[in-house]
Amino acid sequence: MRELQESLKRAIKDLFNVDVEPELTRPEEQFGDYSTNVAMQLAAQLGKSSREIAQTLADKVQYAETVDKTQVAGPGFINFFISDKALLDSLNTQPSKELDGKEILVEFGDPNPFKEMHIGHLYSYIVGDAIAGLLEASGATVRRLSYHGDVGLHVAKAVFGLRELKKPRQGQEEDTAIEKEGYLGKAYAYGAKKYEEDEESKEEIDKINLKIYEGDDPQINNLHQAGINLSFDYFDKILDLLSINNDKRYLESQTIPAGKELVEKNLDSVFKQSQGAIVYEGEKVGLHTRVFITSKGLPTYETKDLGLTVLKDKDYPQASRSIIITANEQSEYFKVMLAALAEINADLAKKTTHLSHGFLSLTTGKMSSRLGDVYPAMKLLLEVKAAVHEQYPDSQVRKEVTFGAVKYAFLKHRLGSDITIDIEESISLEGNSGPYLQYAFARANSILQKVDIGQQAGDDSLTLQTGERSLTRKLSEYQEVVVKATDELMPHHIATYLYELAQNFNRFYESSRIIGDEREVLRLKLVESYAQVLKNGLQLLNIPVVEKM
RNA sequence: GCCCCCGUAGCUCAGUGGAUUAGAGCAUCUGUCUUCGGAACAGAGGGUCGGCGGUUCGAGUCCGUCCGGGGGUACCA
Repeated sequence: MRELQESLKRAIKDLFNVDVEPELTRPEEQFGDYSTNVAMQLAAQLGKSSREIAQTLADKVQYAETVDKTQVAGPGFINFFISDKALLDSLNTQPSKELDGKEILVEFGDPNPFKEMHIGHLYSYIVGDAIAGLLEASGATVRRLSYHGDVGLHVAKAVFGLRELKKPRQGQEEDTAIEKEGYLGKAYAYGAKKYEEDEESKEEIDKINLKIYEGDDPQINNLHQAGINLSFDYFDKILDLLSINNDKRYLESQTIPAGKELVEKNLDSVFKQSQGAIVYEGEKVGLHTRVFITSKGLPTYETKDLGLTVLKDKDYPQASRSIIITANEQSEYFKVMLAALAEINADLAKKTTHLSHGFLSLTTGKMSSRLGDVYPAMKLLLEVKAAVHEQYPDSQVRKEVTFGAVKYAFLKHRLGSDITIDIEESISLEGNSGPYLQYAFARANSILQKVDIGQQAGDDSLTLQTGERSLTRKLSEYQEVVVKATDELMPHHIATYLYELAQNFNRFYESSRIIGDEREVLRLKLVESYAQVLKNGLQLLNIPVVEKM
């Protein structure tokens, strides 16, 4: 593809004395393997008809080695038909590691301790991990980070509850993380109830809130830490099920000193006093004003997040990029925070990218976080698990199918807008689903297991038949798709591609005998190549791959 | 009120300037059914791409406007 692009570029220079980067796209199969619209772009500039330009160019490039034929179509497209040999050769090219040597921070998940992890966090974790995987596939060293709110009224309520109810006993090894979390939930519910109903308790909780802030009461500190530990044990359990790594956790309370210092240092330059509070006037850059330090002198989330960027920078000074993934309700907020940061430390702000995902809802059941009525992450996982077990009681790989189904159901959607998941559909295990892809791999793998792929030389002069060529063509797109998904930080491109690839293979498989056929050598190579690409793609999304189902 | 995002088939979504017929999956209907794994494949029906106007050789895609939905909008995160 690079060669084609280069020879096209040279031809344009030679013929018309114009410097352009011709864009090559993948047209529909009937129109060839690559296509360019460069003639239409040049038409106005050169004062010639686009078809005429296209024809001149097509004639010139026709003699490039890898091109079988060219064709001018429609208003002036040039279509390139690549030779079978060149197409097959392109399957062996190594992926380009364009991020080799770079260190990139990716923050995602961010569930709050003392609260239930809900499906929104699950979505964030899965999407963030896939983005991290994309960057790793391009050679980057990725640090998976998360940030957790360990201060605030909700925490004080839970700590109060922990104190009033019985403390969790040490050494209860048989407790599962789920039960511990249930305990924490009870403590929170107890504290929240008391806060509403009992004036004395309310005062006490407010006091605890302040103590957590100041961190100078040993008993409160212990309870606070115990609660955090319980939560993180539970989060770890879920992450472990999902095979998601978490390199480092930051706590909101840790970010306060750095954040406050930054705001105070830049008071009167970046930040302004207003009505007793310290604010950043976002209007000057087309945004809105936000409070960084309240009139009571307490730092808001804005200040803490500012502090977090400082902490990350200190921990990972070599990082060339920092990506933060949250729900999109925080989009506007992040713009303001980053605008303020840009005035303080332009380099740091420039490195930081905020990405957001939409709300996740389920067609069955309701999830309204406004009412505090959240759908727990674990509940969803257990439901999918139960359904898989029911449908495939004898399967040896139910766990892989469960997590493959959940992850793929989330990842196939474009990042950004709200999505609705139908649990029934994602576990129905057919159609555009994770298990379909897992099955598609297992099937190919099964064929490969049956034969010994030796060093049999293929017949180079063989012309590819329709199904073979279609599959080969699709396989050759893989690297481009990875680059696109990485550039855009959009893992769904991989999901969409893998599904189309699997469909393409299944079509080929249905109509083409592989083992025992006179074209066995060639076809086995295609199957092998297909299995490899599918496996790479699934692994990149961190979707489990199984040899047998 | 102002700012941001979204509106594509009954449902869930791809497609974000290019190709006479806008693509998938689910659901509905019909085939393949002595199979290298049928968790599959082939086919049918189903769309004024929210409305209107504009830019362009070309608009689901860009611009304007209206309608509808979601989010944000100073001391929550």
